[in-house]
Amino acid sequence: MDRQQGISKDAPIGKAEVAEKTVAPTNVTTPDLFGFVAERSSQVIERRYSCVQTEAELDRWIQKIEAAKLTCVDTETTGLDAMRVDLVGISLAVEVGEACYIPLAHTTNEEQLDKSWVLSKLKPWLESEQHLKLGQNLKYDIHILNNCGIQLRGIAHDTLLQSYVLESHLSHDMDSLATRHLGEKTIAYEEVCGKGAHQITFDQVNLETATQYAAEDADITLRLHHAMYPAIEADKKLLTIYQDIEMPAMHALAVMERNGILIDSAKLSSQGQMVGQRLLDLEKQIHELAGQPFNIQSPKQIGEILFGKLELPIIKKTPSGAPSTDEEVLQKLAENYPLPARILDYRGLAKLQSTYIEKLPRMVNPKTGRVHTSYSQAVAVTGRLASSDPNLQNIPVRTEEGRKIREAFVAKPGSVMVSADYSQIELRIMAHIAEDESLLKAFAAGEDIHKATAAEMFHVDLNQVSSEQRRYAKVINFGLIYGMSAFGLASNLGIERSAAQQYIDTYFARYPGVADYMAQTRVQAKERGYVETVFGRRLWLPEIRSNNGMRRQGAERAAINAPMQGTAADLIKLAMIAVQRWIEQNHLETSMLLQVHDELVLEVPQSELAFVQEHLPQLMTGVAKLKVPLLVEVGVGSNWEEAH
DNA sequence: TAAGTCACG
DNA sequence: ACGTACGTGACTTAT
Repeated sequence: MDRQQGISKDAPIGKAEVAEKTVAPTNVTTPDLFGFVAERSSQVIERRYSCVQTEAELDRWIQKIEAAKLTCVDTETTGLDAMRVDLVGISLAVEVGEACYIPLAHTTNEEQLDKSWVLSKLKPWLESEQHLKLGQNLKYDIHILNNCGIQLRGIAHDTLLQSYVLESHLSHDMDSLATRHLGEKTIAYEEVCGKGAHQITFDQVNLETATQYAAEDADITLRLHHAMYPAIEADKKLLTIYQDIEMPAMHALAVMERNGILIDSAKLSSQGQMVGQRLLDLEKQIHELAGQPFNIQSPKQIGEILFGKLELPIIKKTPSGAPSTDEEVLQKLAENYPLPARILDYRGLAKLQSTYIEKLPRMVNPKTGRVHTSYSQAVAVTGRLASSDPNLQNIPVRTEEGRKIREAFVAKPGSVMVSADYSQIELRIMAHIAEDESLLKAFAAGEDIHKATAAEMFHVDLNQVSSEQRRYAKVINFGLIYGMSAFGLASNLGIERSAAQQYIDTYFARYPGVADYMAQTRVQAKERGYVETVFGRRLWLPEIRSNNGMRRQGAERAAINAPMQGTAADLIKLAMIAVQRWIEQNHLETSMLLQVHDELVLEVPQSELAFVQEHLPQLMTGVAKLKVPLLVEVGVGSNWEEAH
């Protein structure tokens, strides 16, 4: 179970010889990206997979893992939700080709050792710092073992994170890794458990099949480590990213996921009542304005009403050629017609209702009474995290209505919420990387950066900058981070493309360091095929030399953006590691709950508030010394909205 | 399962 | 001539 962070996909069905497991010699000539494993074993690797069903056999394996330098550990479970599922079995591998599976909770009426007895036998080793462990996505196994009262320690390596550090743009599930690095095809989860409505859980799989699948996981993971780790070890920068950032961040993330966050469901419920009523009212109005009932949630039907029946002008089209009805279009149409504005209102509320107001209370874990998100550490190509099930990195904040949802994220009794966010982190990183004199100066002086940009661009004194000028500068600053084009800037400011180009030219004239950096990044990306963050995280751009102009330009924009977004991701990961260590070293009751790219949210007992407020900003700013000062702003409140 | 839309940084 | 700001996840409809 969980050979990746998600569900196994693309499983070829119908391979019968699951139990038969001596695999034919595989492609040995495929050159490996790193050159380190080019010399793939050309002989068949014999597989000795055993099912541990007796005390003697368990003792034999305990001796093996006690003596091993590095052991691969993998847990099998009843599902994917790490905070809820039950442990079904454990597989171990210490040498390539040799692995075992210890069934613990199969329901197939086959002989297996007592689960709690086995766990008590394994617990000292699992909790030992000295005995080093390896796995594929160990954050998952940490949770599973934690559910059994075991704290997994001695975590040395994770092949998911190795692959992510080496090639963040590729897939990191075990099947893909085995194909890519070993030229091996692994047993797909669907082959073992089926798929769709017929899918069974792993505890229902017979022990022979389960052993071949589970032991293979451990074995393949060990071999993947041998294939990938040398490439990391040989590169000082990548080793830093892996060893000092990704591996320790895994622990902080596991703790945060387990901490969860308290939701005021009653508050959301009463909000849901109000919003529900308003949706009904809006629906009625919209149908009256349209002259007929239709499904307001269907862009297709909206299009038929607006552009067919009512003959409103088509503002833009979607990638597939249909007339777009997105927010920008409806906003434009709303200037002249009443219906689009009502549809916008409806859409906004419907989004809040279904995605947040109704969903969040359903995500409360009955055991903990809290909501536990899942952080994917190897999804975003730039090094950022991704949050899902539920996504707590996109809780509304930009509208009044939306912020009410934030109010439902509350601290437990006796505690407060503390939010700490890096101010203008990506622009500061741009200043650092580009070493642009006036940008560095503005940050050093602690100026309002958008205002400072406006003053430079419009040739006015800092205190003479109008709000309009500042707004323009802000959009331009965002554009810089995104690898702005004149087209993008124009559409964002609602101005002519030529005017946008003028602004861009003016900006680069005022900030030549930034101009150089942008040009240099494009050249370097093209030459090397990748760009790097300040800490040396490598971001590959496979389309940077594409013959397709669109794709190439897309890659160029990504090349501009990635070092800034990625360095920010590195920084906050370092901050999370530092904060979690500090919490543990000081035996605090304070817990870190959320990370939202440039923000950390903590739940802090009143008694610890002063201490946290004193140290948190330094912990976060102290993780790196850049050419610009880092600034962290801290807020406190009874809920997330107040703290933010 | 894809497309469209929209929530966040 | 064409279509573009960077990075995510989730919900809904429609196929």
